[in-house]
Amino acid sequence: MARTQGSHSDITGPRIDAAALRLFAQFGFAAVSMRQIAGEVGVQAGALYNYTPDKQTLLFRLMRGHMEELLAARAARDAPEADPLDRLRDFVRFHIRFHLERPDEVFIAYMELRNLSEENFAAIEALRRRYEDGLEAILRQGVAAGRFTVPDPKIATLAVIAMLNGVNTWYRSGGRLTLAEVETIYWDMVRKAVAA
Amino acid sequence: MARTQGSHSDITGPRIDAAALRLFAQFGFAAVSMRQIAGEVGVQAGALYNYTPDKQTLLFRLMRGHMEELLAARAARDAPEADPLDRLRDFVRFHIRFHLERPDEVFIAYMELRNLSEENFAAIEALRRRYEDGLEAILRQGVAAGRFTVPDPKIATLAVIAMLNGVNTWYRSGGRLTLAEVETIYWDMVRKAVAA
DNA sequence: GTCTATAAAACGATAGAC
DNA sequence: GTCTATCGTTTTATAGAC
Repeated sequence: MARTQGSHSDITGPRIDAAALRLFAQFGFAAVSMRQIAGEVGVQAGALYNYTPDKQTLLFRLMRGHMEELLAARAARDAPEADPLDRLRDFVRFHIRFHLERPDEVFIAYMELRNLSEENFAAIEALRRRYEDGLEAILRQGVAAGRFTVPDPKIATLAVIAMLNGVNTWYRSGGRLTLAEVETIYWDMVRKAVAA
Repeated sequence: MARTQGSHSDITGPRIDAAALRLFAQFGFAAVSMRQIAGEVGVQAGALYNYTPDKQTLLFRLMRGHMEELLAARAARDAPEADPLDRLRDFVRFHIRFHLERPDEVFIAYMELRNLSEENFAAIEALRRRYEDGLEAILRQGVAAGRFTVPDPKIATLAVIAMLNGVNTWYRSGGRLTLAEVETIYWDMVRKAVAA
């Protein structure tokens, strides 16, 4: 499997990201060596340092890429002028689907925060807070319109997201429930939990 | 800080557990060395092997101890003949309080599962499932009595526990909300989410 | 851009003295 | 039960050839 010498910048970079993502999710950041990543890509360990200054920055770039993709996808869907109930339903469906499609990214983004440097941690947390603020705005809009009853919108935001994140821990494609059924069940619980 | 030679079996054991718990929670199992744990206890690394055959078994014993304590505490409180609404409220309050009192244990029990051997993993998962079954039984009792409307009790169980677990990620003693307020807010959401 | 080779340090676990 | 000492490996990261 040893690769011959030569330049492969355009394809090696994405392959490193993909290998690191999978291995970090499976074994954990600290338990994965640069040699393991290189082996999966088919290069020697030293070659990885043409693409990242160090191991931790590689992790950070993966997490930041995931969070930015999440924010962009959400922004492209949300309709701030729509009915709060419709917005909330769309959020629930979007969140479940987006996260189920990216189990490795989600796992890493929640489990490996402690392996980031202080400033990289702050950057990821800021992106996460921006995403949470999107849901909180929906809840506040619903409360202001008398459609929702939520004693504390900030806590309700965190509660809803935690509940939806839980889907990733048990859902398996081809299992007892279809994705559409899962979306319906969770939407039903969220809708009732915040109902006026 | 070097300790003199001598026998300290009765106190060293618990101190190893406490140090390992704290360090695993803070840095992750794979990122913590046996030397680090020993240093925190005040012994040499080799002495740890009087208390555990290897590092992974140390992790397993911590996780198993936590899960068994959880099950025992829950069993001591639950009243299977009580009203399902009362049982559910007690579950919510118990779960939040028990987990907030043990942030390190909870963090490890959820984050370090992949560092267990196959059989140790199965043992922990069995204990966790027993705990989940307790909540599921309450939901089924409420559904049977016409007090709850839950399309899928198994999923609702996982959703409620995921939501409650989320408290550990943000709650800080002395913060904006008291523990009692948190319990009330979450109970309100859970109650509504499963309401008939 | 990738290779080989290596530096410098840390790892889990064990042996044997006390 | 704890110590010192160490074995055999593995680690991240770098240097220099190609």
